[in-house]
Amino acid sequence: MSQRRASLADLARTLGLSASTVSRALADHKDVSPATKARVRQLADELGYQPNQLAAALRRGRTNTLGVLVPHIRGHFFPLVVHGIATEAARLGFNVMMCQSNEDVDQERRNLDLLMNTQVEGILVSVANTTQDTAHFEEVRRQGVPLVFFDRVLEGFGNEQSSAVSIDDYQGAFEAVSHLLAQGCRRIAHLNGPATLSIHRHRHQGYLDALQAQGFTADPALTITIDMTQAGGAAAAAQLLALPALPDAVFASTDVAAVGAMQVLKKHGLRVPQDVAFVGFSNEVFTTLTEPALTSVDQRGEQMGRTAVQLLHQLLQGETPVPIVLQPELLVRDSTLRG
Amino acid sequence: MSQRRASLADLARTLGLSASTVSRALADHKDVSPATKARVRQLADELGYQPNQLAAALRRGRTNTLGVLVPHIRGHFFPLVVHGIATEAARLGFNVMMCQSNEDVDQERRNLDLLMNTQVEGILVSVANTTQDTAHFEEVRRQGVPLVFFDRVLEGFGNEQSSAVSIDDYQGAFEAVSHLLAQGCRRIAHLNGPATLSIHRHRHQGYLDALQAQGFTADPALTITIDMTQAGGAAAAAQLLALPALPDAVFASTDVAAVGAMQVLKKHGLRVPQDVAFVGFSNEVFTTLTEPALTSVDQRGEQMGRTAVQLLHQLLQGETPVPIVLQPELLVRDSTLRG
DNA sequence: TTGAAAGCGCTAACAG
DNA sequence: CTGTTAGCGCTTTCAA
Repeated sequence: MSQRRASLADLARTLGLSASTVSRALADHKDVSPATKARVRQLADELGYQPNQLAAALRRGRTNTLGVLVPHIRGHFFPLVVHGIATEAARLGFNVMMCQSNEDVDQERRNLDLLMNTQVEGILVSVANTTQDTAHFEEVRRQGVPLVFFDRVLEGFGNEQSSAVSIDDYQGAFEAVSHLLAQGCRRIAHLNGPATLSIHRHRHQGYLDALQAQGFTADPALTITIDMTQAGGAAAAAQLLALPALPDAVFASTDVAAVGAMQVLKKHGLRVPQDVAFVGFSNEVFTTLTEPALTSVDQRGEQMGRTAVQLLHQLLQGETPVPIVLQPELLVRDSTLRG
Repeated sequence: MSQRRASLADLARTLGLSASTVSRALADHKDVSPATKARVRQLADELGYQPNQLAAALRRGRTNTLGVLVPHIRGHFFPLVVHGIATEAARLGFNVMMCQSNEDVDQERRNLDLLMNTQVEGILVSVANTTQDTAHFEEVRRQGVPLVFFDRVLEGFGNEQSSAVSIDDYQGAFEAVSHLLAQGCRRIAHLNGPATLSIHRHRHQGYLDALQAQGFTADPALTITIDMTQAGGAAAAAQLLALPALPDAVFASTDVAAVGAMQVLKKHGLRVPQDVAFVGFSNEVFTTLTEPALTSVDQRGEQMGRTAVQLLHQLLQGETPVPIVLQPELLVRDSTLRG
């Protein structure tokens, strides 16, 4: 049992070659004779030789590794994005080092430091929702490490060493509400999230503008700001039930809030979608499992991940790509189909 | 704008010190005068000095990094496990490098190579469900890299350089079915997954034994083997409806199959849980969103992740920890509560 | 086509 | 308390 891993020098010694030749042989350098290459490769196979990437990276000044920093990987969306990132990174020959900030600025800062220490060649990040102070991102810029934001973008951070990919929340909301109008709904409520997150501001604006585009004006009583949870949705539903006139549709800024509200209204004898139609946002897995299945807006997580890596790749080649805004996709299901 | 990152040597030069002293100062070594430490730290702060961990690791022979290889990070379970791993690794001062095999043996092999090249100190892996040939795991053993399996364990791979943590599927199923019996159910169906996966064999055995423990014998017509999908569950439900006598409970080996079946039986006018009770497996997020909320077996993903890291940590300290089998937890919800 | 030599940035004896 | 020295394992000129 070999205790220590075989090194390049070991191979060289047993073959009676120099380290440089062995190195070149393994790299398939053209100035090495086929015979030598064959000998080297065979021994390498036999010994299960693994090149020490640490040493190679140190010498070469390039690690071939990208850093990823996400708020978390629970739920539906971020796993999809990470999957997209991993796929595209592998395709381009990059390794990926992943960390989570757990929505915490301190962990975000520490993890950015960690990634830079590890000499990643670039960083892909989705900002924690508690982040106010952005000094740690300035530091990344100062160190000259290319940076791509995805989904949660740091506004006003553009420079020639960074880029961003996000989704058009406004457009997603606009289409969702337009669809409800097309289905004949006229009193459309909006379950809105806290305005501290820009996604919620954008989605609400999409709601307002879609109504206006068709000549309707939003009833302020129908916009309810809640925690984007099942309980929040349920509470909003209770509030709607207390109104003099019930809404005939609900657009919720997340799927889970939509379901929370839908359950309460159903329990009160309202039929979905005949009496009240429902649209959520995010296209969570469970949207096909609810009764009826929930119409929702898909955020194209996987494509976002792939795009983010492509942008970073461009930055690494000295280009300065423009930020990309992906178009979401409305997935119509039974909760809005009034046939 | 500093093009190049500051190095230890740079600090040493501008301070008129030797590299070693600067190194020691930054490591808070006790043999450095407080005054010197202060000077060094201040300059390091000013320059935003980031130690090159590559060089440090190469020199030290330790990377402080653990490798993680999961089949995927979609869905509910693996993200939870990864979260547990990340949390515990951070607590113990390890970095984490994560890869996905996408349930593919080739990617699994390549990723194991990658992790070993990167000189991770140990590897945490959940085996791809297509893996038959296990030569690549033998190679990890041969290179002397400590290995911990989680959830999907490679059977018969035990050695003093590896360990494993899994969940007691048998016990989870046993408790689920015992609970149904306690609720008065007598004709309990089992929606079983393909026997190629050991988890399904174990869950089925738990089902059989729970019945037997109470003096009942399983009706073979009530065990239906399906794809563990919503459609599979729906198909199974159709099959159950064709039986001369309907079941009064369904135990499904996954939540999604349970919901698929539940939807169909509800549509046929059966009441849940009065006419037929339902139990799933995995405690997916949506189990609280179905109507009624679905009783399920929680797999303790986060705890599994934390445990896996602890086992690896023990291996790294030269101990040989015994494999751990976590006990799942039955979460009783409305789909089985017959009041 | 191959080898010798230098060095990536850091740490850890060993001396002073 | 601080400096000198010697590498970690690899790649890459430059020279043969």
